[in-house]
Amino acid sequence: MRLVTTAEQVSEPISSWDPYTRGCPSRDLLDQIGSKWAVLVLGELGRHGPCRFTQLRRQLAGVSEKMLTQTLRTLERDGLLRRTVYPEVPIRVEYELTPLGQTLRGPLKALTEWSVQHIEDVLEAREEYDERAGRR
Amino acid sequence: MRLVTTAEQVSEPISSWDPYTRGCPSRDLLDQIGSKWAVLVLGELGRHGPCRFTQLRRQLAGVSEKMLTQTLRTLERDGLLRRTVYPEVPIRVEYELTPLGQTLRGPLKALTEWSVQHIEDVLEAREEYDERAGRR
DNA sequence: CCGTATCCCGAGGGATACTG
DNA sequence: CAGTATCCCTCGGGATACGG
Repeated sequence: MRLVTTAEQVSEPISSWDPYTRGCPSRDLLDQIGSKWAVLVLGELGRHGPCRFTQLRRQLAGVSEKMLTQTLRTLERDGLLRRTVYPEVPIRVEYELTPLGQTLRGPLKALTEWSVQHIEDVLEAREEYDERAGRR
Repeated sequence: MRLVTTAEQVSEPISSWDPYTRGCPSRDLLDQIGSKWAVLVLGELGRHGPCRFTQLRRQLAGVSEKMLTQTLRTLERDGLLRRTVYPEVPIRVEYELTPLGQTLRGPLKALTEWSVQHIEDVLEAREEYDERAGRR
């Protein structure tokens, strides 16, 4: 909890964490958790439970190793998932949601389902738009 | 509704709109509606109602004209918002959510609120992570 | 198996200037 | 007011190769 230090120390948290403010950390966070690979990684860990690297790589068809690693690191750093190394031979690494990460499941699930449920409406809208633009 | 045309026409919709599939349109859509400026534009139109260009530009502190225009065009093309021109002098243009866009309010509101409510946890997690990385 | 390290290209996106 | 048009540069992100 970030506090404002005043004489009396009866300060309030600076809760102007408004993403509509320029440079606010919550804006960047919003961007990060809404990014393509982060959404899919968190979604997969949410439904499936703990996953290994290669497993995730397969599930998120099309992701490069670089982007997967990068995404996992960022999410780990943000405290949304935990990385556990089992020093076996060959080595085994598992990723799983932290309690904080769990709280994101709902919102992300809603967003993902929306995109599946309404993709056809959107594709239709695009065709209409392009057609109208073509006539002009 | 997109249907598969078979002899009997008792076909099912192709609902393999799975964002976990490589190249699936729903994946790109998910990426688009989760992007920073799109979330904020839709959020603002959701709370505030119809807005003018300059109004949005002020609310989304820090957005460039280029990105705002680009975001608005994409969202319009996708059928999420409607653009109305009032040929007054000076000209007036208003943006507002379509019914389809309205259905996104809930999911996006949840996501935005999450990032505000948990930004402090995340900042804390980052400090911890960086500190630990520093010692190694 | 689970990554890291490079190289490299093209898109993302900011700043600025101009137009109906 | 509400954009469009350019310039320009950063960096996202893919491909590839190598290391623990």
